[in-house]
Amino acid sequence: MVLKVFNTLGRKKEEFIPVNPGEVRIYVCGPTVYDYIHIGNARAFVVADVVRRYLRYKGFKVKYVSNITDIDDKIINRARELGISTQELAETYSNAYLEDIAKLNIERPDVMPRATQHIPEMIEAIERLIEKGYAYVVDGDVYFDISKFKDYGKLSGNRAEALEMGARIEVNPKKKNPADFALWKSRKPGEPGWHSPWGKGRPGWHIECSTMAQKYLGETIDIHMGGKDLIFPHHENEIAQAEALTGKPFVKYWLHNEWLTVEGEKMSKSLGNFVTVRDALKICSPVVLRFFLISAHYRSPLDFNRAALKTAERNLERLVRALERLNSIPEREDRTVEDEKLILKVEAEKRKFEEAMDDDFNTPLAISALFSMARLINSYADENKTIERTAKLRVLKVFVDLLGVLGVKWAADKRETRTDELFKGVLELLIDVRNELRRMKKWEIADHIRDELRKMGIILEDAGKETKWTIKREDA
RNA sequence: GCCGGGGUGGCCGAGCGGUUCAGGCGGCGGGCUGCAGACUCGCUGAACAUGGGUUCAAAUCCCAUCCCCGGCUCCA
Repeated sequence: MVLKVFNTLGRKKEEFIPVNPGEVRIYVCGPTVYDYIHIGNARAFVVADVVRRYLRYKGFKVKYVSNITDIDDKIINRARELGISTQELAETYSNAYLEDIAKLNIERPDVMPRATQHIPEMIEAIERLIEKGYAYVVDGDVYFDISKFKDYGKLSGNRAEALEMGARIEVNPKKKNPADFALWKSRKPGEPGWHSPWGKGRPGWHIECSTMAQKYLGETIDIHMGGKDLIFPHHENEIAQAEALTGKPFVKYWLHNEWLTVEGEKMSKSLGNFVTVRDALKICSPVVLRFFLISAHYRSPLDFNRAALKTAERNLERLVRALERLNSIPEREDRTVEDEKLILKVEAEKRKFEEAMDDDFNTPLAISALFSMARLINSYADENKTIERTAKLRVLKVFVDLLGVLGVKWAADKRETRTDELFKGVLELLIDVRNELRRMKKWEIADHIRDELRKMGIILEDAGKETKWTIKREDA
């Protein structure tokens, strides 16, 4: 089965064929570290993480690079507000970013280049662009001349002529064309700056990504990802810079995710509805947030709200329960027809999962295959008291591997339970007493105990003579 | 003005020319349970924004209309 991806460049699904067979090089635009990342950022990073995991699952060797933008206007302004250095600010929020993605089980990029550590490379790239006639210097600033790059607009569909008409572009008299963009910005008083052939200054935002992407991944990379808002101007400009420099295609496949809305509205500063990952994790667990973020296709809009989180939680719970149930079925030596049937059906669902993912990473459809698997497992468990050992391991492995593609860790994400021995001892004693009452058919008292414990967040579930207990989290 | 994405059952959300119209949530009923939960089976809901058209066949293609949302400016 071939993998198809929707390429923004061309706006259609294409078969995915990496530049080098068996190997995929991915670049993802990382955060500008001037604040905590929000759930929209998280969506982009989770989507990219799923792409990375699935490609690896398919057997590709994946190299994944994602930058950290640690110098730009927003950082400078924020640092000034807080009265700290830009380095200090960037350091603080870089660490916060790393903590946040770790919680969401987003794997660390293989390389996480920082802009400020690649100034020489960027200066060199800018010099070459000037030499080649694609850029010009004005009063210590360097601009890219889009009129020299004839493919300008091929990604976004914007035409240079149309952009000139765009009334909202601030007219900068230094620019030859209003849509020309800065490669190097001269230092203003009070701003940090680096020495360059054009005087002290700092790099423009776009040159950072294309330079670092090419440094670590080569002249033509396989996949470049980001939110759709980056299509223009950021990615358009990256293409211009990179291709002007090398004369070769910069990126083979551009993948862009849709927006996340909050209660039906776009997150924005003016509405004051920015939800950081940290805010979100106050009302749901990380794995639920992650699962929610992939519950719609990455190119569809998705709305963040309590009901949606609640649904995500229940759905995930269903899958994990099935997995745990399978894991707890006692094993036996001989294999039965039922075991064979289970394996065959599970394998069929596995194929459905793969087909869904092969079709431009259709996670909601893939997840539906997981639900079918859960149903198969539950039905099996309803009708069989034991399972043959290797059959169990095989089904378990399929299930765990597929959840792993989605980045849902099973073992590590088990419900938090108190490990406090005293607490456990007392609770288990209480459960024993309650079961004794049940044996004596003292239902009122037994139910009262269950109800009261529930109010405290302790859930009792009777399954025959056994009683399982779990602690329900306060959230949701 | 220039580019672009959408409108699918109570809700979420796949499908994008053709078997019973995914899957989940919710609701109803049965099974299992002392009850509850979990699980399971069945049902649910005349779903495809509207009006035309193309086709043997359209939620899926075309045209028009209405309505949402976004990019063109820092933004995932």
